[in-house]
Amino acid sequence: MNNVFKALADPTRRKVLELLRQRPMSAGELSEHFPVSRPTMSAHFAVLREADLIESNKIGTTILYQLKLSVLEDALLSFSQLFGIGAVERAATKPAGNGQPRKQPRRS
Amino acid sequence: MNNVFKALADPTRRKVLELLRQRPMSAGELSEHFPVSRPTMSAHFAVLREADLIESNKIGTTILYQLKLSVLEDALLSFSQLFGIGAVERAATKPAGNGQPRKQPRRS
DNA sequence: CTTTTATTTAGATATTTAGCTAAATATCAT
DNA sequence: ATGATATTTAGCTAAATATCTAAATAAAAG
Repeated sequence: MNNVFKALADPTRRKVLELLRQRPMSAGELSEHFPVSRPTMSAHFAVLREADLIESNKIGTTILYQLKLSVLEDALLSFSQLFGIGAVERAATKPAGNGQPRKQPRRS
Repeated sequence: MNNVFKALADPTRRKVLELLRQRPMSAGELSEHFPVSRPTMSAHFAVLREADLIESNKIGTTILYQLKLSVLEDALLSFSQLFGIGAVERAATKPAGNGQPRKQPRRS
């Protein structure tokens, strides 16, 4: 949780997460959106990975990053609840199929 | 918004906000909850004030800090919405009367 | 007016962070 | 094997942050 908030403290990293919300992207593609060097972006990815907010998939020579929405959600939810701010509703199974399913198979 | 996330990045500051959620507290009272010096706490308060997450009310020699819940809420809400995480429901007018209303400090 | 209490400001230091360039690694194509 | 491409690791600097002690400010109490 602390790592999540640390990760969210930087605007570049928040923007990366936003970009990844739309679809998985390679490190290079993500980097194109920012005016900083690739190594710098790589460091940002490492922080996000450390916070477990993204996961990576090596495909040949490129690395595809993917948002772990449920982790972001859980952090936001539990923090909000501390304040009674309440009900960040549970991920409503994202439409485009880029959700973050890997969790408990939801006991109905 | 950036300032809010910067402020939330530190566990001491998050805890301060949690404490203030219950009731307004003086700088000194808040400080007692942490193993750091008063000046250090004062600096944390400054960051929180900078982010507009708390407001201060000087009463004689002590300074009462108060949580600005709506600001925290707004930040969390708008960020959540970027991800379609959804509905941090609007502050349901806190029960105990420690909401955010008091804009007028006793102008005597 | 002097002292006490509450808090902040100043000044110093140590740690962390964001950024860079250059080099290493890994994969793919020739 | 060589070269090209994608990304990370290493090593560095500059700036930001967290912390401390000592001093300053402000109000209250004597």
